[in-house]
Amino acid sequence: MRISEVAAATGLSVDTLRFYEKIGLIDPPPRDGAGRRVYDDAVLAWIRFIGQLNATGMKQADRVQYARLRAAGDSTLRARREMLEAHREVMRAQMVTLQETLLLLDQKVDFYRELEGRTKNV
Amino acid sequence: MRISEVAAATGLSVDTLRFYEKIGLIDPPPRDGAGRRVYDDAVLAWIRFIGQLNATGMKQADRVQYARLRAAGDSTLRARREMLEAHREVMRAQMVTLQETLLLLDQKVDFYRELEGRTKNV
DNA sequence: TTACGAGCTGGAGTGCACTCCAGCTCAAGC
DNA sequence: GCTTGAGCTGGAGTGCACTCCAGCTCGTAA
Repeated sequence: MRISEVAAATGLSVDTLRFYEKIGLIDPPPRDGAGRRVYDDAVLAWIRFIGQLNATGMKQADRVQYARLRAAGDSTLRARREMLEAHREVMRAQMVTLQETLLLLDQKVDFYRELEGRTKNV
Repeated sequence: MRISEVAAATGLSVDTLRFYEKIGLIDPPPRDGAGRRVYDDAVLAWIRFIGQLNATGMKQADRVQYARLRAAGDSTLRARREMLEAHREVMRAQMVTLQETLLLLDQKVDFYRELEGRTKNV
């Protein structure tokens, strides 16, 4: 796949893909005769995964760290697992905050509806 | 309360409190004889609330918008309710992403444990 | 064969959300 | 009465995560 195809398939921009490569989040792909990047399909799954880490609040630096471990091979399995476990705990905490805030917003929305009803009748 | 006390009570820095005032997220409090800000206790609940909006991913600009509506009084009840309802939907989507990613991380962690066990036995 | 578009590089620019700084005033304790 | 420290202002600086740009090279279609 060419870079524009990867961009289309992932929703990232071409610039972002090159940027991710520069910071070490994506492995530098091989090039064709004209020096253009040629991506393997497997990159799509990887981009999707780092997208999920991103969407759940993992920082760039940590994603880069994870990518580096991944690139380093089997000796980093334990370290990778520990990173994922740590992130899992962060996510659980986020979930709690979300749930609390959802509840609070439900209350506030109800309260606003009340007041709206009342002011309409004045 | 003085600004340092509000900072201590909320976990925000003094600079951040003044910054929030500058951008309209916190109402400018009255000043004492020496020109120092004097806060009402009620600000603590408000700061806590905007902190929750922040923690659940609401953008600064939207929080400022909400603060402006709030300052404008009862005629904005409907608009405020609608903002909270919109944010509630964003949060529900976040929750789904979190849950999906949690599941995925559980699988990955298990998988890594498997591999670790295996490589240990080689 | 020439025009076009995709891709390349290094580096500058952007937007967000703070964070820090210089240089000032003031109040209170010693 | 002098020092210390908290607070004040306007403005500059920071870190993150992109995003854009100039100026170049290629490969393909007309």
